[in-house]
Formats: sequence, C-alpha cells, structure tokens
Amino acid sequence: MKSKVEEVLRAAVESLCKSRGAEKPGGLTYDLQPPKDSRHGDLSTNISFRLSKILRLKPAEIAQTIVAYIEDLGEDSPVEESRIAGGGFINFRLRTTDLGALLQNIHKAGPAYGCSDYGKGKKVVVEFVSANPTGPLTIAHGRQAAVGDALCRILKATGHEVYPEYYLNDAGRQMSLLARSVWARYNELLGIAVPFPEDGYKGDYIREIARTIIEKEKKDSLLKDPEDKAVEYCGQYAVKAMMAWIESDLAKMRVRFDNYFSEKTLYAKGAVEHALDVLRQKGYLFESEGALWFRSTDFGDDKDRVVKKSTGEYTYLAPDIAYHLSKYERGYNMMVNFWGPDHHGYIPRLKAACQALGYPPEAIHIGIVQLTTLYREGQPVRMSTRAGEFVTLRELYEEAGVDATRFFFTMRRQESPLDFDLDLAKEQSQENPVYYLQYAHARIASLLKFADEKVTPEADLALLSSQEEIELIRCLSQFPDMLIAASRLLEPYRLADYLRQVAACFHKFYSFHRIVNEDKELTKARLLLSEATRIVLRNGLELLGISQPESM
RNA sequence: GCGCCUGUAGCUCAAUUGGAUAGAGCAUCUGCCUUCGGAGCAGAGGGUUGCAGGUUCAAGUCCUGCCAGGCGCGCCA
Repeated sequence: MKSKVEEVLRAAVESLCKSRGAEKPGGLTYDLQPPKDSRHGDLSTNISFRLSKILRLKPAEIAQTIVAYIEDLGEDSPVEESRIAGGGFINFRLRTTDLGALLQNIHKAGPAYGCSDYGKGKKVVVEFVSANPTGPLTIAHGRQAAVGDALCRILKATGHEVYPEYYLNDAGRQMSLLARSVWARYNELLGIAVPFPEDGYKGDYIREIARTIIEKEKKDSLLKDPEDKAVEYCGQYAVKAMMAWIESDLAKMRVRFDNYFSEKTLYAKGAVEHALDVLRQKGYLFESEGALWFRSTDFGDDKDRVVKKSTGEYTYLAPDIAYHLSKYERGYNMMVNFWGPDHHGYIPRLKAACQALGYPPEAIHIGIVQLTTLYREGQPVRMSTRAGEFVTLRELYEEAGVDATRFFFTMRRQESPLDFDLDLAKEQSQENPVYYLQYAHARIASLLKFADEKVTPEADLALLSSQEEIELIRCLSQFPDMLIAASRLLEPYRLADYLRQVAACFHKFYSFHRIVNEDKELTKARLLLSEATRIVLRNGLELLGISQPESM
C-alpha cells in the first residue's frame, strides 16, 4: 500500500518539476510514514518542505500542486483523501477496501506475516554474550543474550542470512588463572596446601568443579602427573564444565548460537600471525620501544595500540583482530557485535582494525548493551563479583520465569541502563507488561474457540468501519515496516513496544464491540480481524522468544 | 585532566533520527461487569524536555558554553 503511494508521489513530483522547468532533484530525501497522531491520516509526508528549498516555492503551494495531481487520478489513486495541514504536510487516508484486503493477506500469510526481503543479500554474523568461561553467566550476559537473540530472529524475518556466534575466550591469562584456581582447590580438597593464585577465581563453583574432578578421576590420580600437565587438565576440564553450564542456561533462555568460535584455534592455525601479516603488508604496523604497534590512529582511534608486547606475547587485541579477519574471510558482509559497557573504550580500536583489514565502515556495527540493576521491594539488589556472590542469570530466570526475563531485558533500548523490578516481573497481574501481551493472545485464542466457527477470508470487511476497528487494522498494517526499522537500527525493543500497542488496540476494540453477535456477516468480519491480531501477536512474541499461551 | 554517554511527568521510559498539540506504563483519583476471559476498558490530574545562547519554514533531537550524573582512558583481558 505504501509503495503505491510512493509511486504516485514520485510521479507528482516529477510532473511538478517539469512544469517548473527544473531538474528532477536526485538526492531528494523525505519521509512517508504513519503520523504520530493517527487522526492526521494513514500516511504523512514532509516532501513539500524538502522541495521548497530546491524549487524556491512555498511549502503550501507545492503541497497544493501535489494534492491536485493526485486528485486528478481519480479512481486510479491509491488514496481516498489527501489533505494539507501544518503549513505543508500532506496527509493521506487510504481506501478502506485496501485496509480490508490487508486482513486477508495476514490470514493467508499466517506465520510469514511481517517477513520481508529487506535484508536480501546481507550475510550477517552477530556476535554476542561471548562471556569468558571462568564463571556462570550473570544478568549482564542475560540481557545481551536476550537482546542479541531477539535481534537475530528479527534480522532473519527481514530477509538477512543470520549467523549468531559466541567468541569463546579459551586462551590467555584468564584461562591459566582459571586452571590454577581449580588446581589449588583440587589440592585443598585433598588436604594438600597449594597457594591460591592472586586474583584467582574464588567462587564456590570453582570448588565444585574441583570436587567433580576428584569424583570422576579417581580421587588423586592427577597428583601422579607433572604439575603443569595437571594444571592444564584442570583448565580444560573447567572450561568444558563452565561451557556446559553456560550452554544449558542459554538453551533455557531459548537463545541459539550457530557457532562457538574458539580463541585457542586461532593460535593453533597461526591465524594471529596471518592477521598481523595482513596488517603489515598494508603498512599499518610499526615497531617502537621493542613492541609491535598497530597504527589505529589512521582510522580515528586516539592512540596507536600495541599488538605484540616487548616480551613477545600478544596483547588481547591481536587474537581479536585475527578473529575479526576470520569473519571477513568467512564471507560475512555485515557484522554486528554486542558488548558489555566495560568494553566501550575498546570499540574505536577494533573498528579501526576491521577497517584496516578491508571491512567497509558501514558494515561494522558494535553496540553496547548496558547494565541491568535488579530491584527487590524497591531496593537495588547488591551484586559483587569480587566476593564471589553475584546474582547469576540462572537464579534470575528461575525466579522470574523465562518469558518475563526475556521481555524485561528487551523492552528498553539496549544502550540505556535497565531497572529490572523483580517483584513486578513475578507478579501475575495487570501491572506486568508481559501478561498484558500474553493475555491479549490468550483472550483471542479462547474467543476463536468459543466462536465455534472457522475463520474465513471471505468476509465483508467494509463492515469494519468503527474507529476502534480501523485503528486496530492500521496498527496491524505497520508490523512489517516496524520490523524493518528494528532491523535497520538494530533495536529489538521497538518490537516489544509495538506489541504493547497491538494488544492495547485489541483490548479496546474488544471492550467496545461484541465480536460474536446476531449479525452473521459482521461476526465473520470481526473474527477475521481478531485472528489477524492473534497472528501479529504470535509472530511478534515468537521473535522476542516469548511463549504465546492459549490460556492463562 | 582528556574522551564518550546520559539528563524528558512523582517513578521507569518513548518520541519513526530535524516534523504537526512532547507520548506510554506504573503510582494517584473518578467511572464501567445479567452476554465472547475485568490479567480488561474509559476518563482526570501531572511538563519552562538540566540551564543559557545559536542555526531554520520547523529543535527534546544539530552547534557553542555552562551545571549535574555515569563510564572509559595499561606493552590488562
């Protein structure tokens, strides 16, 4: 529908330009969108304002010419009415027959309604969570998981080829720290004193892992090995155990990854040296003070960065560059990373590295998912990683439920910090926004069951003429465009917000109008509208990873 | 000190990226159940968008300067 209006608008502008003897302006940008206030119409454009500079005419005059052109089309015009308001905005009201046809399309498309080919040709790797396997997932990771996964689902629905990926830091200093922590606990449990590493991991789960090693490996068998071998074994065992834990949390949260990309394999394949070679060949590496540097300032970073220390060791950046080169080499033409806020200073240097490797800057998206503060009885819940006593993601979803947890995590723009009200999330009542959506879905499901009549697309949709009905249809019509916006801006919260609107429109419609009534034709039309609403709610909730109950 | 982010109703947040009278939820108050699910609906109050300038047809949004808060600033990961 929108595209038809767009076409007509373009033709009108062309004719206007011709009559003024002006060139058709090439880089003209303008909006054609549903207005904030729906009383203005179904679609609204600011094109006259944009044209007025170029054509040196008053916006109102331009608007009049365009409206006249469209009105001359008569029956061929896709709009029923065009109006000028606010000094030059043009508001269009669509033909209601088109709105009715929309319901039939939704009915026909079913689960596919909302999908588009907007992202056609985009092969996108989405990297998120990527928590170090040195401890359980925290609620910070949980939010990244919910946001990242929802985004993957949305990107997929809008036609992107999507590859969710988890970067597994299974090498480097933190790994050896983990290994030595487990080793120390292992010995401790056997009554042997081994000094606990400074900055080691002190959580109880380390002791748990040590305990399982003792149980599985016949008590003290590790003691027979040379110590470095035993420590290495502890490390490997611990990573496996941690990842099993992490993966089971992710599965419970309905978060899917295609690939766990191991940092260790980068070293094994010589990928780090390879990546540095690529940079060296392009002239972005130099030596200074005995270290090897990457000239990231060529790409807007505020200082150059060391990639290989004077000791010969790599910095964290080096394998990361190699990892991102591998994304490039694996053929992805778009890259999305979600990181925690502690990494935000790291963005410029990695972006610089990606550009140096040849990624076009517009294909690189590195977003920050801000922290979550839990509230219980109005008080923030203290979290401290140092003491080893933190609220894990598991504790959270077991207490609040996966549906509420996922919804709360995604309902706000990800780059603003989130207050998570535990009491509210657990409440099975009107205040809880998750239930508001799910209730709407359940209500429709039960209604359709009650109606005892199959929903058919053959209905006289002109009968749906009340304000509440038209508002609802209009709301449903925006689903595909809304998903495209969420994709383009990489902001899943838009979907959460939109679904609340859908539910509100439906509840209003439901309380104003009796759906099953004596008028058979009207009943048919309203049932089709109800079913279309259910389809949008179902598809939308599915994209957020939230269940769609038939009854509650 | 330098850099980045944030500041919108009592609270938590929106505002289609420069568009029309700044909107939702919660909280407060007032109404609505003999009929399809009241986990719902209708209505009311609540704002100098941190402050002061500037840019233009149009500024919560852009530019400058202040004020307040958060984060980052290793040959750490």
